[in-house]
Amino acid sequence: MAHLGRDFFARDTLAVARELLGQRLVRIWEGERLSGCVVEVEAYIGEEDQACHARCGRTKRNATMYGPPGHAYVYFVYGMHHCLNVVTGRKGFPAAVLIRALEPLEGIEVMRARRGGRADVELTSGPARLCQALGIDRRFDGVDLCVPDASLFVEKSGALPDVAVTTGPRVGVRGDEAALAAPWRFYVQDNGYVSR
DNA sequence: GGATCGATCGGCT
DNA sequence: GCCGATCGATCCG
Repeated sequence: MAHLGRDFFARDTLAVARELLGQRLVRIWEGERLSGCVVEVEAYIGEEDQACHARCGRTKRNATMYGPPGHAYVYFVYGMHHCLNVVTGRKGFPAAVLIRALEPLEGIEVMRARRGGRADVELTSGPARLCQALGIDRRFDGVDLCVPDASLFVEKSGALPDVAVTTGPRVGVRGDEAALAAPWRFYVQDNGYVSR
């Protein structure tokens, strides 16, 4: 299956978020494929979105969100965790989709080792967990996912029907009423790897 | 230069 | 369910 290209990410952020569900996130780690099916995402859209890192404008930390689509935006938080986003929309407008959970598919032994032997259901069922399992840290911030030799990319898989997808408010965010209410979390219904 | 705090996780009650 | 870990970016002075 082919890598998803720039055109996929250079679209409306909510459409990208919805359609990322069911696709395969692949990390090439020391020549081995580590991968999982995307089962949970959240959209963060623009400076008006009070839950978005770009709510106070452009800074050194969030600069990648303002760059071209199809790049990874990886940030460090709580002194120990990394989270992976994919930049969406047009260059210059800050928007991204946070990858919150995967269902592991390939390289599970490596993931178990990286996650300290935790239960399989805890390998990638959270934004920081999946970064640890796949070996993703801030060195990936700004990396292009749409080049042929990328060590991190999204592989096209089958589309999920709407009946398999649930939406709801985003997890763990602060902000105004609109930000707290926006149903910009998308996840695969009844999938055991969805966080929480 | 110093204080604050976060798109989380895991351990403990 | 609650709380501490842990650190760099950001903001204020």
